Amino acid sequence: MTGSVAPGRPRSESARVAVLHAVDDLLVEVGYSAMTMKGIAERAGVGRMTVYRWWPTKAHILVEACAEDARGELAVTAHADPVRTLTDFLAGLAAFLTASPAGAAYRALLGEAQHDPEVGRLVADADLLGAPARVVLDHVRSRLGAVPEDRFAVAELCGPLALSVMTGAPAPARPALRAMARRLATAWA
Amino acid sequence: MTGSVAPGRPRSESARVAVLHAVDDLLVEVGYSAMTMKGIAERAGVGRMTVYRWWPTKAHILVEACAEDARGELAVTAHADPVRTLTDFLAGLAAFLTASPAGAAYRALLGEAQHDPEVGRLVADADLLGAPARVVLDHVRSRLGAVPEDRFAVAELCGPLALSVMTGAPAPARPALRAMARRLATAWA
Amino acid sequence: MTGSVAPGRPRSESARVAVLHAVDDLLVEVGYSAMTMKGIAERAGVGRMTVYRWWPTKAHILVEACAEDARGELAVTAHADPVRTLTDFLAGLAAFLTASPAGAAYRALLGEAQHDPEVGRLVADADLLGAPARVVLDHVRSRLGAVPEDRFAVAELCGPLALSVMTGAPAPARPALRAMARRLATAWA
Amino acid sequence: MTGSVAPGRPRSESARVAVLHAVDDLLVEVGYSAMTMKGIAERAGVGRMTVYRWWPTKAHILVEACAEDARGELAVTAHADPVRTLTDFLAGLAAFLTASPAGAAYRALLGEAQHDPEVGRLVADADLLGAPARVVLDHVRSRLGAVPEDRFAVAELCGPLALSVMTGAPAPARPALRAMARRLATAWA
DNA sequence: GCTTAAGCGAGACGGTACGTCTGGTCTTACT
DNA sequence: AGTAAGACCAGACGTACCGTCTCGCTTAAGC
Repeated sequence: MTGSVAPGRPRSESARVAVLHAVDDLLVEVGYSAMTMKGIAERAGVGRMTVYRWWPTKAHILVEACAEDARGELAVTAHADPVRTLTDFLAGLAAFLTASPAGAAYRALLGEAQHDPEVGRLVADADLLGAPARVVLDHVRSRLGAVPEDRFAVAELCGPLALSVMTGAPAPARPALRAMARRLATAWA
Repeated sequence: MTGSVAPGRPRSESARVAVLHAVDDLLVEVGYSAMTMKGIAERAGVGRMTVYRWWPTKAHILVEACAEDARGELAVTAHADPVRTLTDFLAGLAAFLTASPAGAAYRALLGEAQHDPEVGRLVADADLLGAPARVVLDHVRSRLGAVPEDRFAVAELCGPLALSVMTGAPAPARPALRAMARRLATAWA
Repeated sequence: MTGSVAPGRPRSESARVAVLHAVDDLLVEVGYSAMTMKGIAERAGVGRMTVYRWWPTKAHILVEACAEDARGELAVTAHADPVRTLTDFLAGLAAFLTASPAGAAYRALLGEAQHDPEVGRLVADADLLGAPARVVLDHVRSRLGAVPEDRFAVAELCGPLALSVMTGAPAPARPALRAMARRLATAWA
Repeated sequence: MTGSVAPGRPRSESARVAVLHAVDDLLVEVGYSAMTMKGIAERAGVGRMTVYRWWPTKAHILVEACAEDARGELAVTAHADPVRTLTDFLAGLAAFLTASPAGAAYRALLGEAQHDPEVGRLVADADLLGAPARVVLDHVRSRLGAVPEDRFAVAELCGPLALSVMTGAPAPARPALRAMARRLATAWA
């Protein structure tokens, strides 16, 4: 019988969600580098200690705030034709990276990961792109014979779009994405 | 022929190179986020105003400091076999991204570009990966019939490795890179 | 007769004395300004609310903790010779102000009284020096003809030593105290 | 030849006096304990680092701010009659301690000295009461034969009023001060 | 023996000052 | 006019304590 209950006042759920929403809002309003722990606390109407008590850096808050959204936006319905499945995923990924608040958070996090190894581990553990990508890969693997192992397949599936967007290119149009998916299917046939 | 010479004391070349060296050193020693304008000036033995006079942010210094090295490290000698050419390029790229100081600078800049649109433009203009990649693409295009247009081809060539390294994965070994090159050659055949 | 008894759990005597002891200890260990309500509660093994419920500030706790000791340490046995009585009192006062924990508490309170008028009232009401001094004055008044009224006599008796100690001087030796007592007796003869 | 000049921008005199005035104002407006380094900087229209660069604590600022005023207010013109000289000094001291901003600063500092030994040393070194008192003592010593050595004489001269005021009593009226001066003259005759 | 009500410990809460740091700007004298 | 030095104002950093609150538990008096 575990039964033991933490003593003292329990954590405030309302403070938690206020912080997560504040981070969401501030990221799009002022950008990642202008988003400060102080600003988050004030925007959320929360004490600064309350923020520091539960999250060590703004990156940690951002991961928690966007993880759920990210997984939802990258989910895809499978089709018999692997090219269509891949195209759908690429279209979702392009929209995510270029137009979604959660995608902006992801890019900010991936950027911060290049500056701070601890954020790097955080992002690697969250595996925000890899998890949805693996769902797609599991499906196309039954139709294509030479899909490489996950770590390469995820990179080949998501890397071109990710690098493209991160270097400032606009999201490719659907026909270009379909051509990209076809090349992948050819390579993995 | 302007002939006119700026009046007053000319810009100090020694201060310029001292700053560029200081940035190189500090990036590997303390990392991008711990590298401050103040620290750069002190390390270079230079006044802070001198740094601000010539570069608006540390990102600008970093671009100037690493651009040349970056291009050099990604040059590749062409072979008759496109797979070998691609493999060599991928190996160079993997080494650049994971082991080279210039590569660390590139990752830091690409990261900062996600936080600051002006740095984004700077990185896009410098086109550090794209330029060497296009040299390779121009060569393999004579042996492969379906290499897509540059903006997609560069992304498909560099994106998988870039995303992989940026999410914390180690550099793939040579056989895996050769397999990756073969898949590209298949897709672009 | 009210006879009515408060319902509910009665105040915990053990918590009360634990707090008073904690304050005594902390004053000598860390000093007045480093002594916090939080620290007092933790040292006493008591909840912070329990402290705030019964005392509004640390000054109030300190008064309660030291008042009794203070009065005891300043009591003096009367002699036929008023100079000897005054000398004994001054010696006790000097020891109290420089060497006694209760004296340290008194000085801290008198100091705090200069910052916070409410503490000033508290200290004035407790009258920690005045009460023992008046006992001495009542005695010497029967041997000396011109002891001024209490409020001046207490100040002239205690003030020199108090100011001296509060400005950092060490306690005078017994002969100097005897000389001081003689001068008082002369002035008040 | 000393001739050497400190390099860099010289200290701003305007910032210095702004801080000193801010401290003067804040002490009377909000009191010592509510006077914060942050508040001083804001009131002075000065950066917080500028305050910390030149003064480690608010006590240090206060000493610098009130030292000059204090000496001026406690100066006294000597008379042939030592009782009159002493009475004048006591009247000045009473006004200083109860009505002057500089006197309020002195009381606050003496209070803080009881909490913080470093402030104690600061106040002891400044010797704000002792210096003016010694001027008076030097004068009356030529008319009175038994003025004790300085450290006791200063305490006997200033201590009664100081303790009286610090324990909350109002300033005595002139006749009471004259009586006090007469007692001192008798004791020191 | 059950109810009632207040005290108790723990610890999270919003708030704010602390002292430090960096950012960018400025003001010197020197080169 | 460019430079090294360093002071300037501004404001975020992460920590500490403030005084309050919200829990579940304890302790007695009174029904």
